[in-house]
This record gives sequence, C-alpha cells and structure tokens, in this order.
Amino acid sequence: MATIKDIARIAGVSVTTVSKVLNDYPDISKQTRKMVKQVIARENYRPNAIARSLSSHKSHSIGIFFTDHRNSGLRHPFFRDIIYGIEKTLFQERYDLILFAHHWGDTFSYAEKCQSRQVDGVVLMGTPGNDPHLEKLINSQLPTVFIDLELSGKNTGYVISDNVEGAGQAVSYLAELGHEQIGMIMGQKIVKPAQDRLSGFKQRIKELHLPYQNEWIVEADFSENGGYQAMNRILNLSAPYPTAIFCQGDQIAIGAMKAIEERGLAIPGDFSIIGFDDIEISSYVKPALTTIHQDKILMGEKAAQLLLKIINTGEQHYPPVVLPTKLTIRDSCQRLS
Amino acid sequence: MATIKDIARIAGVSVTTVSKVLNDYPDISKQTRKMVKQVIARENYRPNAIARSLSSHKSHSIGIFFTDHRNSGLRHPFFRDIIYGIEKTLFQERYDLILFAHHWGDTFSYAEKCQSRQVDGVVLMGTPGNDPHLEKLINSQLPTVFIDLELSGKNTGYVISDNVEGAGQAVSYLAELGHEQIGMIMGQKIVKPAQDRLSGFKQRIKELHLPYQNEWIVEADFSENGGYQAMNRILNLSAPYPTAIFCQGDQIAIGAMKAIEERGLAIPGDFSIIGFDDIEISSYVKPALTTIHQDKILMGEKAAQLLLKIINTGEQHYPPVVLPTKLTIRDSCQRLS
DNA sequence: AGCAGAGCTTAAACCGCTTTAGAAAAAGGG
DNA sequence: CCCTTTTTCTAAAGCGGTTTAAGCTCTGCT
Repeated sequence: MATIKDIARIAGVSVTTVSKVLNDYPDISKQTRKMVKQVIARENYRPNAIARSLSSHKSHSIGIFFTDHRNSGLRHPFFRDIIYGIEKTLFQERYDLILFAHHWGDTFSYAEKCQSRQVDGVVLMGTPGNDPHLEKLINSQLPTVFIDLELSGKNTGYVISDNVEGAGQAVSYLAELGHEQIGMIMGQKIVKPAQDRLSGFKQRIKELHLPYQNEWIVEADFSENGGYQAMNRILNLSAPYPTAIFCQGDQIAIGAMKAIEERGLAIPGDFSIIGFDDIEISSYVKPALTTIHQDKILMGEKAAQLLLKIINTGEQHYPPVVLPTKLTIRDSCQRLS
Repeated sequence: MATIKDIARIAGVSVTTVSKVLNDYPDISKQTRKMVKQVIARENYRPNAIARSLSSHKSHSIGIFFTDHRNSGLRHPFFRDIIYGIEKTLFQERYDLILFAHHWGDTFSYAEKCQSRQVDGVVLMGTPGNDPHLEKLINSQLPTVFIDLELSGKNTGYVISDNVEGAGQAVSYLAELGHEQIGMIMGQKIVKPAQDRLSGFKQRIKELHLPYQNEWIVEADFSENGGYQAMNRILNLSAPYPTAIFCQGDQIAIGAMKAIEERGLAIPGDFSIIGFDDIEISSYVKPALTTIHQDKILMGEKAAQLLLKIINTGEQHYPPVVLPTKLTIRDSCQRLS
C-alpha cells in the first residue's frame, strides 16, 4: 500500500504538499494541486484513515451503542429501524459506523470507548437513564445524541417521539369507538417512554372523563412474553373488565393477543387492542394490529442530522427533536356495540 | 485523557515498560508489572486504540460490508440475523464492528476501505459474484469470510447453507403430501443460492419422477413484490396448474400468498406454499408459512468463528462451512386430497 | 577478582499522517 | 533595481502507541 511519502517522492514534492492537497488547503498552486492529484489517482493511493485520525483527532466515524436488555442486538425491531435511518444519513456523508461491543458491567465507559477509537460523535439508545456511565459521556463533551432519553449537556441533544400525545391518540381513538373501560399494559417504568405514555394515558382518560381503575394498568417487559403474561393477569381479574387495552409496545400487544386467543376470546370481538411503535410484524399478524406509529427511520435520520450539526457547528446547546406519532388503523379495534 | 507517557511518569518507569505490561511481555518483573497495573487502574487509563493500530497494524475491529440491492440495510430480514450472529460472537472477543459505507459504483474497493481503517478481517454478504472489487479483496490476503458466495483464495473462507439439499427437502415434503405438479418462484439467477436451489429442485423432481414444466418456474426479485408479480404470472397460466409452489425465499412466498388471496383463492386449500429462509414474519402471517429454515444466526456465528480462526492461525486455506437446512412445518401446505 | 549470562529496563526509531513556523520564490511598488 | 508583500512550498515536531537493540544490574562460576 502506497503511503503519502511514496506519493510525495513520485510527485517530486514534499509530504506536506501532498497532505495539503488532500485536505484542500488554499496555499497550493493550481498546477501543483493538479499534478499531485494525478499522481494520487494513478497510484490509486488512499490515505490511511488510522494515521489520519491519530494526528487530526477526527476519524470520520460515528459510534453507536445500543444497550439492549433482551440481547436481541440488531434484530431488535425498534432499534434496527433507527439504526437504518442513522446509517442511511451518515453513509451519505461518507461516515463509517462503529458498533461498539458493550456489555453490562463493562469497566470501560462509553466515553472511554469512544475516545479510544476517536469517533467524532456517538448515538446511544436503549440505555436506561440510571446507567452510571452516562455522566462521564456527557462530561466528556463528545458530540452525543440520545434516543428516547431526555438528557442534556454540552454538545448533546436528543430525539424522542411525542409519547404523551401518542398515548393520548390511542385513548381518544378507543373512546371514539365507544370504549369507556380502557386498560393499559405498560413497559418497564424505568424507561422514559413508558413514563410518558403512562402520563399521556392518564391525562387523556381524565380529560375525557373516563373511568380509571388501578387494576386495569399492569406493568410488563417490552416483549411478547411480557405482554402475554400481563394480559393473563388482566384476564384473571374479576368484572368489570376493560373492553379495550392500550399496549405500550407492539410486541406487548402481540403477546397480549396470543393470551386472549388462548382463552378462546376474539379480537376485536371481545377485546380491542391497540399497540404502540408500529413494528414490521404488526401489519402481518392477524388481525392486523391497530397501533400508534412511530417513524423510527425518521428518528434515526433526525438523530444523525442532529449529530452532524453538533459536530459541525460550534454551538453547544440544541433543542430536542420531538417527532409526532400517528394513529394507524388496522383491524384489532372495533366499535363497541 | 491520560496517555501512556503520563502513566510512565507517574509509575516512574519508561514508556516501554508500560507498553510491555499492557501487552503481556514476559520480560517484566512481577513487582513492576503489578505496580504499573495499579497505576493504570488508579488513573483509569485506557490505551488509545487508534495509536495502537497505527503502530501494530492491528485494530481489533472487523469490517462488515453488506451490499443490499433493495437498500433496506440493516433491516433486511436475512442479513440482520446474520449480523446479529457475527456481533454476538465477535463482541465476546471484544472486537468492535465497523459497518462500511459502501455504495454501488464507489471508486474505492472493499480492500482499500479495509486497509484504510486497518480492520483485522472482513465479512461480506449480499455481494453478487461479479462485483469487480472482489478480486482485489481476495488478492489483498486480508482475512475474509464470504456468506453465500463460494469464493476462495488465501486467508479466505465462506459459509453457506446447503441450498441444494434445502430445495430438495421442500420438493420431497410436497411430494409426500401428494403434490405432483410443483412450481417454483426463484430469486435472481445471478446469486449463488438461487442457482443452487434451482438445481436442488430440478434434481429432486427428477429423482421422484415428477412432471417438470418450464412454465411452472418463474424468476423474481427476492422480495414481496417480486413474489407477488411472479405469482400473478403463474395464475395467468392455463391449466394444468401447479398445485404447490416452492418459493425460494419467504419474502417471495409472502408476496405470492398475497396474490393468491387477491384472486379469492385459499392457502393451503387451492395452493400449498412453501418458502425458504424462515424469516421472522413467517411465523406471524396467516396461514403461518411452512418453510425451509436456515439458521441465520448460526451462519453469523460460524462466519465470525471462521474469521477469528483465519486471523489467529497461520494456515491459508479453510474448508467451506456448509450448514444444514431444516423443514419447518406450519400451516401453508396441505395434503392433496 | 574476573567474566559470562540471565533478568529487567530503557532510549530511540517507527507507524502514516497533520500542522505550525518559517524559507524560498514570485509579484508588486516606488 | 532594491525592498516589501504575497504566494507557494517544506522541514520538523507532534499524535500515542509498539518494538528493536542495547544497557545495566545481579548472580554464579572458575
């Protein structure tokens, strides 16, 4: 592999000059620039990104951490779309993505891993707000974007869906269909979106003067199995039953549907089910799941754009990006007759 | 951020000594080693991976290219599982993954990108065999593993499913159910798995003395839409119809099912459908798709293991890893009465 | 005492590039 | 034509590590 020295020698100029044409410095004459570029092209030379990073402290790469409790990694139906959005946007700008190997209980923090690879920025998702490494990251002033985590600091921003309003949309839709007894299966309370969807739910219930019952709200894992178990708990309740269930995630909803079907009950005949997220499988299940759509790819794109902005501008504070949700009607909810 | 110099100064030894304890050189006394390690821990020092790579020519990172025609990136139902398998295995060994920004028609080849980031190895998937950059990669002698591409060279290996046998399993199963007229929707002929499934199909048809008709085989995109259109072409055929269709991919199968339903026909009543891959949604659609399962996560794991082996051993030729497929019976095939 | 060899430690070169400070060459001004 | 500016180019010092070769300090042996 040719190095910058070879190019310099062949072109008959100094290493500095080659470096300067590589980096578009203005103090190189037109002729020299052209000549060096020809040599570079002819020799098929490509500067060594590693060496470049070492001296410039930029790597033209972005780190991604997704801490994922169920360990499904890139298969996670939510994260994978977000990462796709990030990938699309960043690849356009010729950034490479580094997926960091992060394990729970790792001694090295996010910040240290990033510094070690000299990434220009980082996006985090799936991280619970109480992660002890988070503070270091923020203090490091490395450009950072959080997804679904309302954290702020210098050179830091976040993007999140409007979870409060989204939950409200779900309640309103069910109410329009004539449902008054509305239950909810929520995700783990530690994560911010679960909290927001809870408060959006309660708020809208109150606004619409619907009855509210503590038993109708159960907590679950954000997973199919979580939804399955939670729904069984609801089914074991004594009357009055809720007639409709708002599930804080589509995976939960799908698990809940399974529990309902196992009891020989029908959806939407006996229960109307509405989810949140709109993951891929939601449109394939039968009945197709009515849900609150989050534009996950857009979230990824926005996150990437925000990150690029943080990297490229000198400002230090950035307004949060909050994305609207959208009611997506399919077949799992029914007018109460 | 502390550097090796700081550590050396604080510990009162030379930079060399620190470097040697970092890299487990034997010629450091027990005491010194222990003392330096303490300082390292106390100062929370982490060596700069970039600098390390520059001088050692190793980066402890692996590159991944997935050229993906439909541009679905990490959301691709097949690739994402494979990448997950890779990720799992490599993360255990503390490798980081670099997702390369690769566009069609990029001037820089895979090899150049890898050299530039000094990755220790690379895995490629979704790449058509006629990609002009492939040769350079192989010649570069960089440890490489191909998925679904039977290419070999020094420091190179590949992992692939037993597509020939898999297609055979599908045919045999349909035959057992009493089907004699079996059609096939195949993927693009350029990709190796499509060729193999085709030949496995033909072969088994012949072995079982089943009728073979050219019209019953149509080519499609490996996508839902591809399957949809191909199935419509079959439905426009004049009798005798095939009674069962082997689809070379689950996405194709799902598209085909859609086309069949749109005509008011039933699955498996009017047509038995069998897919290939066993992607996530296949178990969620109704009727649930009977398919030939490929263990995609295992493919990723095997690919990663093979790569590690290539990196760590001096040998230069490695036997291909071919993984068995498995018939997975669900609800989309029926005994012909 | 003199010397070889084992065990530790270190100075210095190097990896391939960027960047600063300054030199050389070209251009302009009186 | 000489001096000042401006333009163009380069030497050299990093960036933060690894690695080679050499140096120093002990032992142990004759």
